[in-house]
Amino acid sequence: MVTLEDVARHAGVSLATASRVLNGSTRQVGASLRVKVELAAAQLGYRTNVAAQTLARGASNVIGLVVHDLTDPYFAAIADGAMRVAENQGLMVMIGTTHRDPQREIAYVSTLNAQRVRAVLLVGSRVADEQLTRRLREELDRYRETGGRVACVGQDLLGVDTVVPDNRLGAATLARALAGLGHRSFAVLAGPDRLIAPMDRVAGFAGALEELGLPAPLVLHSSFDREGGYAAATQVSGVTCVFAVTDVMAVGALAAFRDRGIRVPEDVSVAGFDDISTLRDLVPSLSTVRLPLAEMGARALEMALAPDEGTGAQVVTGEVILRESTRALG
Amino acid sequence: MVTLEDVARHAGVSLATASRVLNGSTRQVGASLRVKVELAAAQLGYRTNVAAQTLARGASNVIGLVVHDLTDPYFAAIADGAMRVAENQGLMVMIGTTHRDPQREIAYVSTLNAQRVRAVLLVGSRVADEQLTRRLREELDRYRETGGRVACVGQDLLGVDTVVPDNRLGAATLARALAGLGHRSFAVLAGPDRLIAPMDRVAGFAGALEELGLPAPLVLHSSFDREGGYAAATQVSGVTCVFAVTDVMAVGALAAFRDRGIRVPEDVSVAGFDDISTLRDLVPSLSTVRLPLAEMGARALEMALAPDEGTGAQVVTGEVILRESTRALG
DNA sequence: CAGACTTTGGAAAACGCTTTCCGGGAGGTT
DNA sequence: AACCTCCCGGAAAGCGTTTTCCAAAGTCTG
Repeated sequence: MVTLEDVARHAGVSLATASRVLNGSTRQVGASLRVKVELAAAQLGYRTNVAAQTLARGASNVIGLVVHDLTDPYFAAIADGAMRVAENQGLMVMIGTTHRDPQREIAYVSTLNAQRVRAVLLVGSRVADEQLTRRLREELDRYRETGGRVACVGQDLLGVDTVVPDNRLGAATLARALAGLGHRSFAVLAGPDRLIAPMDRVAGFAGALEELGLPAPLVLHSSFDREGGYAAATQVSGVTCVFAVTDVMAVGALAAFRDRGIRVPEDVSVAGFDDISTLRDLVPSLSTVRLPLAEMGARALEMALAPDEGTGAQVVTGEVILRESTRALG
Repeated sequence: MVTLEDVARHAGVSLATASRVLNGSTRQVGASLRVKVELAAAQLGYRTNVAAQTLARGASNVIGLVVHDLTDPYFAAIADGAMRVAENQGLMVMIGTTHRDPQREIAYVSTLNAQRVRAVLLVGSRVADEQLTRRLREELDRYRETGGRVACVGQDLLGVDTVVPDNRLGAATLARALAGLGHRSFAVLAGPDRLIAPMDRVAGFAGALEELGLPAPLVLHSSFDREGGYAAATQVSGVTCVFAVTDVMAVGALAAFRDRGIRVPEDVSVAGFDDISTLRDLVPSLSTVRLPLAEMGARALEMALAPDEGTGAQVVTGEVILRESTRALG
């Protein structure tokens, strides 16, 4: 293992000079010595030991990213956005996937704290559980006390900078658009009842229907993935329009209706949420609420990295996009 | 920042004892002291400084993962498989995305080397470029000289443990199956001509057709993504069956045919490769060659982490799955 | 009960960098 | 020519752990 000391000796300079040449410092080094050091480093195949550097500097070049599930295109898109800004800043990204287990989220914050990462990004819906939220906050506070920066994509419950998709408004706007198409009877594939994002979407949707004087929708709970959408759709009947709280669930619903011989949109309209790009080529193409996922990830990391803490919450609004999976009635 | 020394002092023991209690050691510590240390650590909110630990131990608990594009479900699935085994082993994962730039892949290996990660996983097709491959090998060799472990998911060109999908055989088997349906005239949406995986798939497909005494397929090059599939499909005519070298490209092709008013599978059959799970609910459902992506990622990391190096190449064969996007002729 | 092990705790030397001081020489000003 | 600055190179003190020795105290044997 070639160390900086080897390089310094080989170049006939001091450790300090070698360090200044190779690992960016404010101090200048004369041209002749600089060349000598660079040559020696190249010849010996020197590679900085980042652990030592981090220890000496007291700051690392890594950021932590905690997501629920990387194979879910929603998280992949957000992660990608965040990773692009990380790359621009010369930061490496450490990723943890919780597989939707809030305990694991807490554990990852602790681990990332131990790694002394520069910032932690928590991506994904908060859970409606006082105690878990409190434990997570404690862990985050501990991290922040020692200079760690945190941002979140989700709900503003953690007392950290947060990019908040306006789930209620998006769902409400969608509901009004669907009502505008003439729909009067709705079902909502609501996902699990402990995650806040889907709950907000359900509430926004139902609230708008109520404002319009329409009957309350049939609310069906299930898991938050394609299978959940499929299972919930199996129980749908007697409505003209179905709102799945995510595109991924909508895909499951579409499959269920197909298997049941129910045509979309002729027999029932279906709408999703998120506008996952991988799913844009579905047939029928999915009506949905578009969220700028990559940008959300990017903005969150920018907040976390910003010199001044606590810009608070940035709300991102979704844009309703009606495609072929919903049709006008009458 | 609470250090181990603070904990030791607070507990009234030596640094050595505190270290042994808190960060797993072979040495035993008496029950009474052990409790004191644990208590002190909890009270002070001690969090191991991993950088210091890595430096002292000379080995980190991180592995590096280099993929082309996380938003491509192909890579997401492989990464997920690898991350599951990492998690089981208590390892953190550092991810780099190259966005298909081979230079960046080399740069990431160098960076991960500097991080002194335990192992590096290179995921994705190798490029047909002698010089780039050589430079990557050199960088890998430098990393391996100092104890770094490397594995690859792709082609066995790097002199490291590799999980190799048998692209030729899979494509050939697919070709035979399609010929078995009565197809005689084919087009291949071949992707870029510098990536080896798509080239192998094209070669396997064309080779099988030749063996069967069928005319050579029309080969159309394009980019390796959905847009490439769309663009290439625009130029297809006069064939009964189209093979897109990835499912993602097949999706683009499906969209192009739809836009052109060409029905699938009535007017033309379409097959893909990979069997991306997010795409299983497409209509018409996609005939394809299934690759066990998550398992490939997991196996690769297991190889990289195995105590004995150089088990060489593990070939993974794909399974042809005929669904609705291809139909029998006549 | 002496001698030989085995445990268990502590002191201190790494691990490979960064950065603060110091000092010496070059250049500029009176 | 004397004095002040500025600039650049080096010595050395950390950064927070792990781990190697030592030493002291048990624990066995015969």
